[in-house]
Amino acid sequence: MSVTTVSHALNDKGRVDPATRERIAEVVARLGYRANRHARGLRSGRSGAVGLLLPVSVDARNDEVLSLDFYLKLASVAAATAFDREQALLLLPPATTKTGLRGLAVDGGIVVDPSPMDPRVTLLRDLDLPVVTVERDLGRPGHRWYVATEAEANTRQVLDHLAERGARSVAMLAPRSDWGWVTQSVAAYRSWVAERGLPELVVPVAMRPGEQSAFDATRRLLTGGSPPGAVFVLAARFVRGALRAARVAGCRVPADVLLAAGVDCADARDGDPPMTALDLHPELQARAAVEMLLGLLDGTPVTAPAYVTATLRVRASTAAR
Amino acid sequence: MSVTTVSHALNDKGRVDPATRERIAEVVARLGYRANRHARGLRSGRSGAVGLLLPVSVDARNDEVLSLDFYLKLASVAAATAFDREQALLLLPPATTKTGLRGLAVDGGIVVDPSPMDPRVTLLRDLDLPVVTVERDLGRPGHRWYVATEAEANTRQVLDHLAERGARSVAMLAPRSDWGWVTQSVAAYRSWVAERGLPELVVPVAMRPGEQSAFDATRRLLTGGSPPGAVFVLAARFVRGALRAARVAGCRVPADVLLAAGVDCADARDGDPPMTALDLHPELQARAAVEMLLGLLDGTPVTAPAYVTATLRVRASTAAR
DNA sequence: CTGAAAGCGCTTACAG
DNA sequence: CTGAAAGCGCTTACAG
Repeated sequence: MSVTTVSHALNDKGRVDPATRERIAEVVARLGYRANRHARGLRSGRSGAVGLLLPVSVDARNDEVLSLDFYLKLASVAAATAFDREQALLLLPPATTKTGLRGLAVDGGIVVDPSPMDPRVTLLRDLDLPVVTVERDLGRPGHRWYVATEAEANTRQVLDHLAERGARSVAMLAPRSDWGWVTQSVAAYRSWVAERGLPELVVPVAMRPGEQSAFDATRRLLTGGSPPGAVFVLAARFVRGALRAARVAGCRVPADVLLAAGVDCADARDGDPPMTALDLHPELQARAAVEMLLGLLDGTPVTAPAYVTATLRVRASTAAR
Repeated sequence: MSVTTVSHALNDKGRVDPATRERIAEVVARLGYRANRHARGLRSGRSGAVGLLLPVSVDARNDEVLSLDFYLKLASVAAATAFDREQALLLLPPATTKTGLRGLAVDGGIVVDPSPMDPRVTLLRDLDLPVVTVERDLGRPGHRWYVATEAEANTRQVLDHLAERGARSVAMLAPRSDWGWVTQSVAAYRSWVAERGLPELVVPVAMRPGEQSAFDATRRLLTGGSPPGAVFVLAARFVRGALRAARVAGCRVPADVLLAAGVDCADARDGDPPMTALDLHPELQARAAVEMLLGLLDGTPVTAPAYVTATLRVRASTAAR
């Protein structure tokens, strides 16, 4: 048996007699053999590694719209998925440079929560590396390699739920952010209220400092002339501030006002009261993104874009009155 | 000029004429040349990659004693530090297997928050890979390659601060966990109260569900016969529950009870009121750990263990009365 | 201080 | 279906 045959058997290339293939598999399993990653990479030009670029800066206070839970889960599951496919997942710092990235020899990259024309996407593209984004890059309408949550359907699901639980009017706390997910959720809210002839109450909230901004915004809403029956806080960062504002304003949740969040997180789960929220399923997004990227690299047909349906976690903050 | 000379110049090996070296550096910079990672790895046996093993499981609810902030920051800075040294940082899933890890060809690993005789350490050791832990593995007293926070000094700093702000007695909410950091903090608390003849009030709290357990424990403390003047909550997970319990028990913070946390986190920063907490400096721990590991790999002398001094962030929850 | 040559462990045309 | 041989791009003894 030649090395060629073994190589072919291991990589599903060429034609190998099924009996030979089986014998090889048996020996490989017994020895725990793994092809040397560098020899393979050197010859094939493929590294067997993909890069992950989170939108999290190194600063203590960062801008994230989604929650830390979300990113940590996303990263963990992305690593596990890659690992299962014998690929390495490299964590790439925000300050990744072209030369540096070239030195790291990744086969492709996953960019999480791109801004329009995100420079991280450009960086990978310049190196001719395939890119999958988690959420859409609105500055690149032609780029269809992304996995996203169904922002419009999600928003409608929350709003319908709030309406069903008796809210007449619903205000939305929207982060000042140009991420696609935010833009689309706000648009969905606008059409939903328009369809019902309800007042449009979008409050743009600064991400930094998110807690205080959300507190101020919510308090203003609840102590104003005609307080809304429900507040939909889009960013995970706003959950705590909104709950605190209701408390301070003397509004009981859910008796006086319903509260729901656009991203599930520990703040929502363990809130006082626990807050209804959309579970965006970072684990499914991570898996879909890694699989899309590996498909792109293998040349296997993949459906893109891929959408992950969120699940509404109904909690005490929107309990039936 | 031969390839040998260039290789020597690039890797600081052998003797190269300074003028030649400079000429090489100039050309390398101009061309943005980077040695092919696989060719180098194949020949040298070094991968130029280190693995990071966080204590975060893939489950939605995980056991972490420290905060998500802490781990995400740690991971980000570890990646950035590795990147600056032209090394890749691989995120390794909790379910990493020996064969799988061998296939990934890392040069060493960083294990965060090991349990005594942590299996992740064993895994790397079995592959003859150097290991650095963040916090100590109490089951391996001989292993000195770790970076840790000064648990005893930190605990005393918090307790002294609470005493200085007028607390007569201090209770400690300690997670039921076998991590070294927890064990040492509890021991430091014990000797601190013993030295002062104060009552020892260690309340073991389950990590899961952390918020509720901490709430229950704090409430019991505050509504019991002789409520303590201060509560020191060691785990980040307990911050929210403790604040809520004080609220529910009708205890004003800091007027009726002082509150401080052992790990700084968003819950403490944005709490109601903001809670005094120890900033464990994940960024410094990450940098120290990566540098220790790379030093180990290079054979350069490194001081080990390395200690990172925490900073007490004094906030409203312990304001002078 | 410099250079010619071997070889790391694979994959891949290519010939049989 | 199988095998002998080349070669991926470096680093490293070794000779000069």
